[in-house]
Amino acid sequence: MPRVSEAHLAARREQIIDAATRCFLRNGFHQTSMQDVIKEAGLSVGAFYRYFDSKSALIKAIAGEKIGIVQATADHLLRQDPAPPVLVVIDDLLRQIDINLTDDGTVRIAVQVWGEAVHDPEFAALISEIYGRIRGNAVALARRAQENGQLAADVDPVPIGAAIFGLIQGYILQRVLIGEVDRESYVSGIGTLMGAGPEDRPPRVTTG
Amino acid sequence: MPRVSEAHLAARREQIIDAATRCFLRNGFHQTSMQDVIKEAGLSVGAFYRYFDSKSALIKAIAGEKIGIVQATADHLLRQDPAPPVLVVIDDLLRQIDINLTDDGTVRIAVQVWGEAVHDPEFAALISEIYGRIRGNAVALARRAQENGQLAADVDPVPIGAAIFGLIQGYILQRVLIGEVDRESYVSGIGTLMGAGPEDRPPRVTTG
DNA sequence: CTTCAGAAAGCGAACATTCGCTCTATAATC
DNA sequence: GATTATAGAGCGAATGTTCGCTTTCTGAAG
Repeated sequence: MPRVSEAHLAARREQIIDAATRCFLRNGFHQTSMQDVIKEAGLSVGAFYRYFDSKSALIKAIAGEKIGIVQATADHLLRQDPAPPVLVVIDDLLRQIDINLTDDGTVRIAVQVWGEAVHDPEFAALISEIYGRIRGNAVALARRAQENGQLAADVDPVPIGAAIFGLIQGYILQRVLIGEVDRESYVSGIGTLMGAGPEDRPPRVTTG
Repeated sequence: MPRVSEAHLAARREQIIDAATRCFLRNGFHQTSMQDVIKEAGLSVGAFYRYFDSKSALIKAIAGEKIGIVQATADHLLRQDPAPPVLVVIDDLLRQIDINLTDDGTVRIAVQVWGEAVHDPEFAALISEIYGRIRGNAVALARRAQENGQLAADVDPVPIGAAIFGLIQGYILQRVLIGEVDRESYVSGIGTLMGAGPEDRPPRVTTG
């Protein structure tokens, strides 16, 4: 076939990524064979290798895409201006996580990438950079919460941001690994820890 | 050799598990070949298959062992009687995590198991059961904290336990994936979130 | 105390299978 | 007819596992 439109090329790439994502969610990165991916995409071997150099390149592309989605969502919510109360921002974040958990497999792919990052330096670098940035935004949120009197102002905001970020990651893991948690109660648990009475739960947010 | 002592058998098994753990930390479960493991253990192929039925059985044995260590440690600290303040218990837990991160690879293997659990039902069942139990103990801790007035008594302790457990998992992930966190500051961040002033940091604990 | 038959641990070449990937013929478009 | 994306048979390397042989030690017989 002769020249094909740019849009067509992008669509094909997306088609492969979608198919591979399904395969990876089903069997993991390394227990998925190229034949699995290619069959799921409804393509031929040769067609695949026109769009990706190797299996490794495919995995990295998917990891980058999914982690990038996570970052974009997190950044958007953490940098809202003016900053809502911390508990509300956390609630927003968990709501997005719930969506990404059920709709596409973004979050579940991310957990698999964490496992890869333990031993693969390239994944480790990707995660370290992007999650470091997200945590930085959580720190910025903490700082603003200090400025407007939500939190004690005389302490370093960095550890507060780390704790907030940790709570988010903990929610993801419990949803993915154990289940039996829901956003609303998790947020209420954080609220209790933060000393908020049960009556001042975060208000429902207009997003989504 | 004829009958070999029970101790010898157990030692050989442990020798294989130790070697495999090193390999898995270096290259992950599925990118480690049996030849890698066998060479690292200084054994022959045949000798290995005398102790484990398959590669899959080896991985599951290691996963079970490491997750079991995590459970034993967590249970011990979460069920201390009388229960120290929540922040102190968290501090104890993070201290153990730090030890397991640097000494052996228990925690790093656990993160890899999380990634497997996303798509492998057997891993998922293992994690779900054990982590569910740990979280249950965190809930019990929260309940006792309510009883002695540390936390609001008029709310469900389950979400509080989930949040505490989430903070722990978040610490693990940040240590393994991003770095740039240390136990002391993370705990201080939690303390700030919990409304504790900076002067009442948790006292050093006698354990360990 | 010596001998030796038997049992079990250890060994590693060989096996079938599966892997990621290449390569050339095909066919569709301009 | 020129161009080029697609197809898919097929390649070589690597994989997990098996299987028959060797080595090592036990324990009973003499």
